[in-house]
Amino acid sequence: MPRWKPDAVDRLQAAALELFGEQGFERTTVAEIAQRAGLTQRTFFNHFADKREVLFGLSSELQQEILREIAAGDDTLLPLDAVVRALGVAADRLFEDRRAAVARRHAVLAANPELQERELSKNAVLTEAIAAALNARGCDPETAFLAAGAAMVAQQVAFQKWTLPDEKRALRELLSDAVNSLRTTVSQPAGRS
Amino acid sequence: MPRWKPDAVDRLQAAALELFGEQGFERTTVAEIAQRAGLTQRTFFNHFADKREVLFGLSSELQQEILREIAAGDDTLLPLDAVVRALGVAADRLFEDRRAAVARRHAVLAANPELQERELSKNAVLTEAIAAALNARGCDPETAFLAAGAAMVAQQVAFQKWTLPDEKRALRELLSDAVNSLRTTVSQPAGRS
DNA sequence: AGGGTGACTGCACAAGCTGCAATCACTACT
DNA sequence: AGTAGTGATTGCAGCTTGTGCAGTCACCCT
Repeated sequence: MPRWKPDAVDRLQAAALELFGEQGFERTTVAEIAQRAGLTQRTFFNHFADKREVLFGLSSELQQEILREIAAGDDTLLPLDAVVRALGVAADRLFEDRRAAVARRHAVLAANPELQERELSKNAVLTEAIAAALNARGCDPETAFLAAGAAMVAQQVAFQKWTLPDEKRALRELLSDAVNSLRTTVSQPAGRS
Repeated sequence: MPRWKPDAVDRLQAAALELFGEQGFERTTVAEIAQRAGLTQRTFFNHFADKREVLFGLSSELQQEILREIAAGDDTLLPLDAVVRALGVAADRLFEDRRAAVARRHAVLAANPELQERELSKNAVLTEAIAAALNARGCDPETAFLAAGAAMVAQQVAFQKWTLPDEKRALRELLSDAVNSLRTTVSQPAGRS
């Protein structure tokens, strides 16, 4: 008989998502989460740097996937297209078949500004990492950051639509649409100075 | 003789900026800030929702300025141009003649992830507000958000250059350059499918 | 059998943050 | 002048987050 039940991290993440959903992030204490997971507060902080981090277990995996796809992409792609392709592949692999779970997490995030702050922070780190990956493919740093940032803006639009209740299209398609809209919005129409 | 010295908020902001610069954000306690300002911790929290907020006094003013300029802009401008013009005007009015103060604050922010998180949050709120202002001018919501987001990405690039030690150009010019680069980066070159 | 590893725990404590009640100069009204 | 109300500030008690440190003990390796 093992000394401890396995998968402590998973249990903490599951307990946190449940409790945040039931009573909200602020009204849930770390001690409560740990108790529901059959652990102690101290153990929670052994696994997560702070209370919010428990909701961001996937983001590291997501980032790795995206960076790998950028590095693996066709060399002839424009920087923006390279990022968009990578985001699409990552979305297919990590999001498309877990719509319900992603939606639950999204609902919790949407209800709490502190959690949104953390999400923005993760996105900013990801944007910088994408820019660095483009740079490694020969893109100059400024263009790399602009392409990364533009792709992330389109991604936000696409994700927001993807979470609407009756949306059936794949995130990848929505992203493609959003990028097309962005191209239209940003481009200078001919005939103006 | 008045019961309290005036300008409690200003004194707290000044004391905080000094202390954060001297010993860093994390190693400065709220009690210390309040003490240097001749007040108490409790009073600090009467004026600021949390410890970080003391560094973001200008952001509300900045946002108002930007939104006003968007609303006041020429109706024939493209959405992106309307935002860029407004950001340029706001930069001229609020940043250009306080380079030193802005740089000190920027140095403090750059040294601390928690503060950067808050800054990202402010930028996200600003982006949404800009999108709403564009929407009020007749722009559809998706285009509005894309234009707002694109402008903010360009703004980030421009601001980053503006804070380099030997940069002499105005933020407005750097922003204009960044937007041009963004247009190039995002646009589909002719002759590709 | 014995020693090392590593996940988990308990305890003490700093610091952020909040609710509540109290103080008291200033202001306005009578 | 007297009276009442306003509002910035304060003290205090308390909860929660987060950390440092030392201890336990099943498991693994030799």
